[in-house]
Amino acid sequence: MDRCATQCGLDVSLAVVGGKWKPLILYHLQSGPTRFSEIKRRIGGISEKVLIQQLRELVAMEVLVRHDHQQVPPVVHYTLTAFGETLVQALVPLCEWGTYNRARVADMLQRPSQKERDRGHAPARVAASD
Amino acid sequence: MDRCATQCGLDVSLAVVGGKWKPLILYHLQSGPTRFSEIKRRIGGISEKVLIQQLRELVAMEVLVRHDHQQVPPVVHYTLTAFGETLVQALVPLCEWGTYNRARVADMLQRPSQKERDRGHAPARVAASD
DNA sequence: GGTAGAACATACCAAAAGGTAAGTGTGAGT
DNA sequence: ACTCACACTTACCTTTTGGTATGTTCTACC
Repeated sequence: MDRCATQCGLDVSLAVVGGKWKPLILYHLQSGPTRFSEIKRRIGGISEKVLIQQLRELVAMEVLVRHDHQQVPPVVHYTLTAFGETLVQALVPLCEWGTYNRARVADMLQRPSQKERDRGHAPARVAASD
Repeated sequence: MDRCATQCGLDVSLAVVGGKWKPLILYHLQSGPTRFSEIKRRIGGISEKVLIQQLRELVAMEVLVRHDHQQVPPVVHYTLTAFGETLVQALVPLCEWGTYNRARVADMLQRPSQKERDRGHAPARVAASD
């Protein structure tokens, strides 16, 4: 955050949405108020601890609101705030960029040896992904 | 990356630009080819090790190109690729969002106790829908 | 000759982030 | 009575990330 004074503002956005699952959470909350267990089910693969953690951070940032119906089998809804929706809007182009370039990026992540090559010399032989 | 199958694409973008200093690096490279030491000077506060690391990752992602003039006091330039520029374009709205909301987010990060408080009683106030 | 500066590499370390596993309290279903 | 589901909490561990410190190879400068 304060590491770069008055620069590009991306540090601010990443401070809000930079968690591992936060983009996904925002994505799934676009459809309206959603229960905790429903979010968990939709995302899949996230542990309860981490989900709660990220939700709380988003709530603390006023990106989401937590609505606790005071019921005895607990019922809690999470909803995007107006502020949160401005964030979601700002995320749309990046989201589209990611969707459009998913294959390309995934492909690049598959060959970590490539980045070792452009050093002026060639190592023995790179895994040729046969 | 592959943790969420075919979703919002933000995971892809964050995989590319998610490092601590990467947004700053991209920001400073918009002005054209820049030397390693110049990037370091402009960013300030980043260690050489981490800067090199992030630069190499961006190069591996083909967001940047590394141009090594084979000179004996080393001279190396880093430049945005066309691909990298599409990424920068996609980042613009998020960047503006961050700039616009810098004060607000910074303010919220200052009170971590707030998020510990809304457990069992009414939250102080919700997003004021500006 | 000693120093500085260029663009790194390397070893080691600390902090943060994420994950696993277990437990909590209650009420509804079997 | 037992189990399950809900929305969490807590303790503990691993992985990832970033940071520090130092070394390297060469040239220019004093």
